[in-house]
Amino acid sequence: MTYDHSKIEKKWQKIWQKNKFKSWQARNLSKKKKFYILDMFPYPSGDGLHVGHIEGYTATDIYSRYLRMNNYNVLHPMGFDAFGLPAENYAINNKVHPASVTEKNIKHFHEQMEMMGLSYDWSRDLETCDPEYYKWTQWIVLQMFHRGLAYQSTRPINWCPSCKTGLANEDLEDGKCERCKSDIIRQPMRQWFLKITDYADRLLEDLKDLDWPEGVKEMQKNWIGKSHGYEFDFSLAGREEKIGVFTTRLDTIFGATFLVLAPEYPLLENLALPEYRSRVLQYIAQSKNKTDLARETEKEKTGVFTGSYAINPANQKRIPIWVADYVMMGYGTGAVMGVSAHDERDFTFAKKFGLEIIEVISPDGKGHILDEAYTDIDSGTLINSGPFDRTPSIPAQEKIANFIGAKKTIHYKLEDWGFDRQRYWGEPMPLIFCENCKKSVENSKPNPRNSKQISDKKFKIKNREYSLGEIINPGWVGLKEKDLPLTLPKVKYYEPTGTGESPLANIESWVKTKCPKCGFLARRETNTMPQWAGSCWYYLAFALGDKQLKLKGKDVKKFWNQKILKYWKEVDFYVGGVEHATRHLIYARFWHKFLFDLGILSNKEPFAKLVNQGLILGPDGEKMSKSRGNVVNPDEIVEKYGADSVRMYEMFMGPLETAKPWDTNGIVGVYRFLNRVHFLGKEIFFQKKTELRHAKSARSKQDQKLVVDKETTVKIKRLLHQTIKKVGDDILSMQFNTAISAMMEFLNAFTEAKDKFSEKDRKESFLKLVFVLSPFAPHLSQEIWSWSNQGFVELQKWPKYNPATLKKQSSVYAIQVNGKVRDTLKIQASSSQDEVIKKAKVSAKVFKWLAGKKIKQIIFVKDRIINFVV
RNA sequence: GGGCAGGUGGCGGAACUGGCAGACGCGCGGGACUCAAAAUCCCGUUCCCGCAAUGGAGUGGGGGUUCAACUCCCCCCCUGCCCACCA
Repeated sequence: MTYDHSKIEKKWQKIWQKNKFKSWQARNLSKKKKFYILDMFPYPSGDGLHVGHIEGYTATDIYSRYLRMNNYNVLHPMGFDAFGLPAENYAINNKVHPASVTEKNIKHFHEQMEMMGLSYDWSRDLETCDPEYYKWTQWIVLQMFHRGLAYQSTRPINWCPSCKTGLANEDLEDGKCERCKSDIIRQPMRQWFLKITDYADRLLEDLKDLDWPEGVKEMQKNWIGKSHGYEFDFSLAGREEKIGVFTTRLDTIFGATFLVLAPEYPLLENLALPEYRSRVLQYIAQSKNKTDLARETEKEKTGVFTGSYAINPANQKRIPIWVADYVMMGYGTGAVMGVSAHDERDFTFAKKFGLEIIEVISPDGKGHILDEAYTDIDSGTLINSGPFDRTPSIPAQEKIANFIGAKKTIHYKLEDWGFDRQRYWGEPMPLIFCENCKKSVENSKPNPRNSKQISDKKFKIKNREYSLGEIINPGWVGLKEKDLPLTLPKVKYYEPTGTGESPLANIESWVKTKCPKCGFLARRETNTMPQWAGSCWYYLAFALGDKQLKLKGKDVKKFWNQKILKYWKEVDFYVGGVEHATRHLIYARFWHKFLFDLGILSNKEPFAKLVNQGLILGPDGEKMSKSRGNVVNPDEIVEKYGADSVRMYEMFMGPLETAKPWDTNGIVGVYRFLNRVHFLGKEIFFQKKTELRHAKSARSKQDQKLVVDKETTVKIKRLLHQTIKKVGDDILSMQFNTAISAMMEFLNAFTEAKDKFSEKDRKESFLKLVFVLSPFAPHLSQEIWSWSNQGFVELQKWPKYNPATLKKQSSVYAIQVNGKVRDTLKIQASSSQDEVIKKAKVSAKVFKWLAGKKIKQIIFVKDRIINFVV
């Protein structure tokens, strides 16, 4: 007989809803201990929640429910990351408005979350596309702009020809658009950049203190990619210009036998001598056409000689200048000194094109014939390096730097964040372009010092004050704060233009405006912010709460309520997918640090502890995807087995962090467990009810009279207390799978023994099981609770376990002879070592192995093992 | 090529600080109930030999430390994920 999960779950969901989910609300400034536990809020796609969402959301839900039962003030909010390309693309294809698509999707997500019994504080619900919310997204960007952290530049960016927008490096996957898989082309474009590189060091440094998975920290480290090295110039043979290079191996400079430039290198065409020119130009054109993917998979090195020569500053040798696409314009200076003997890439390049290979670092001070590059930096000394021979690599660097006048520098792989999207469905940039102001600023040429200190220094020009941002971006002025939010205009046509301008550019009435500075006719920025903007501070909005978001006033200080922000301080626990490691999690840390610098926040990092839930794979063990047809639809499974079963199954599958395949058969295990709990509850609370008769085997047992057995009562009580302890401990360490096993074990033992203890003990013990089960299966637990009590089970206290009850009265020893188990011995726990050994020796099974042999040593481990060594 | 995480029955996975490997669940085999099926309940289930077990083997492979190794050390193999001509 199965319980009617659908009826029970709907019934309680309705009651919770009627109650406005009050027991799930967090209180700002409550005296209780606070805990902020956050899920990465979803992008509301048209597909609805998938089983992967449910995994992470259930984990935090169990955690939250457990902490609430332990008297914590738990902040566990949910919202929607609602701006973004997919909704817009869908809207275009289906001729509807992105806003209405998004609204519909959010509604669906919301319903599904309620269907899963997730205990969110819905009073703090937010959507990033809500003007009340993005008002503050714009406000933060505006502050960044004023303080010189936003700048405009025209440079080649990643352009997706299908989505018709620029994308950040982070948004690419194998050189393709993450969203539509089109090949990306590099195209110069006017673009706003946020100076995340100013924060590179702090983003790297502060990783140390975070309780995050090593992998994620490592990814961020690599993404920031800090490397120490030296920068210096190569002069050119017979020319004025110089070519700057960056190297981390200055110790190898005497072995630099050629110079390689990236195909995009500005000086390159000039350097190509007439007889080489056509080949160089052809090479440049070729590499431009190559997709990044092709450039990546191509192992073979290619390149062309320019005909020009440079002078090695260390030994004044003439070395040839080549162009090759293994050198990237985006990193360092776009020019590399080729040290064929000590760099793998340079080595293969030199081999292929017959360039000179000079060994300058040697592990033993002698020369060798190399068949691969020797790249070890820690154990070699210099040779063939003039005055520096015999110096070890590391000290040699500084000496050579002094010798040739190289500058110690640090390079980062991290680039500034390309912050524009030429699309409609995003936050409008709060910036205006004014020709008049441009003239004023350019004519007065103020000299903004390029300092990394955040400052809101103002510059006076013609009695008007300009911010640092307005000086370094002449003509661009920030919107007045009182004019925020700058709302997205309602439009009929929001298809991307493809001209590099956002669809907003077509709306003259919106674009034309007055300059807030000088009142002249001006134009608005028509690009919008990238999808990642809204998620950079949503955790702060949750903490502030809906009252703060609805504040109508212009008082910034009131909005960023210090008391509230200090109370919640940081997200204690953040759970989400690892795919955000180098995007959301870096961007949000960046904004957080910026707000810290503004004095709005008092702690350096937003997310103290992070856990990544593992992927739930399809039943075939492969990543779920529509094209593979292995996507599991949670709605169907919930329909069949109920939300409680789905929640429990996903937690029971294995450790939260690991990837594990979905097995629809597997869900029946927890489903049966819940059914047994339900059935047992019915039996305990409604013993005489007729529906029990259906189960015949149960009836025969039911006919037996209760025979109270003291020993069994004690045994089950001990197991109960063990279970309470284990489930609580396991929830805190996020080992939900073993917590569930423990409950199953208890139920098995309890069912077997249920007729052997008093009615009172039986009810009490069973209700305690219902308590510990309630974070996992909130609907069923609530239903059973309601059979004997009023109110909500989630408002009850988590049961206490008694350490004294946990103690066993007898212990079981494994008796080993030479490390092999030969027998077991059950004995009173209080027995002394001697007693145990005495008893163990006389066991017939053990005696067989000991007979006629001398006992050399006896190992005794309390409550576990005795080992006779013979 | 680099980094991270892993490798335990037919499957998902347990195993505290080195102390009885395989908890819990799925699946499978057998049985009860049923006209029958579903559901439910009971028994069994690492492999090999065997009527049996108190016999033998066993946590990717090889070696080592130890009374005792899934766990610690050395070497090797394999899988997944992320990053990647980063100078």
